[in-house]
Amino acid sequence: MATPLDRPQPRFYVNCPTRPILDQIADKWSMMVMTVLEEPTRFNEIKRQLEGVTQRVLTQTLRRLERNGMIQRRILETTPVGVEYSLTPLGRSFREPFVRLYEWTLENSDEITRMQADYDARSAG
Amino acid sequence: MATPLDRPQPRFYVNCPTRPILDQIADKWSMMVMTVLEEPTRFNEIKRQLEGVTQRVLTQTLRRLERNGMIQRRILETTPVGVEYSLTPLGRSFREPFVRLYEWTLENSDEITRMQADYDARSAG
DNA sequence: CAGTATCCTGGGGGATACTG
DNA sequence: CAGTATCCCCCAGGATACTG
Repeated sequence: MATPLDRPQPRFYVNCPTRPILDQIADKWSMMVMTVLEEPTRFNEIKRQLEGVTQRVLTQTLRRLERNGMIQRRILETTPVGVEYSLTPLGRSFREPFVRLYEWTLENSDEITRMQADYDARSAG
Repeated sequence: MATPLDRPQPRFYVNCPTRPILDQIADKWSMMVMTVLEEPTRFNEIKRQLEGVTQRVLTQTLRRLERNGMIQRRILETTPVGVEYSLTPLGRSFREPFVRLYEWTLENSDEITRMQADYDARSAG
């Protein structure tokens, strides 16, 4: 037999479909954008909420999220022109499990920091 | 006023505590390791499940997860020596919201791929 | 088996300047 | 306001070889 039962195939092989997707929508900046976009928000307002991001990187992140169907881009007929970003239904459904992960991290950040200190102390010996 | 109510502080400022943590435990390979480690597993078995990972990167990933309290490392008294990795209670509690995110991605990967194609077609115009 | 040790490369992302 | 356009740097992670 080529693939006997007692020798299971890799579960997370190179072409696992989740990998390229999560690379695109769950990276550092995308996470923050998705969390901020609870309601429609303009470019510079997002930028302000994500203190530390550059225009270039924010633009890239927004394009990527738009391409993956997570957010919508809408041009406002103001002067000067404005652009508003908002979650799509798909993005909203993604946001649920996503925010749960975020909140878990927030709740457990102290505990994790403690574990890191313990580990480093042990390593230092 | 330094911080008036109509000009809220950034919610995801540079030192947001979740950022360095998620960088360490929710990156590409960590995600896969956490998903594989439903039960205690030995080094090379993990490596087989994650086809594509190099020894070096897997070792780094395991060390990082251990340092952050997600997994435990246990040496087996076999010949030659074996090492078994397993989730800690903290890691197990992380795994829950985490796997939900993974499953969402699996369920929606086709839809997302479609959105990407649509976007690219529009862009090509 | 479960790791180190080296070397190397791509691209994510920061800094900065310019524009419709 | 909401972006491009350049330049540059760092390091995650791949390839490969060696080992207690």
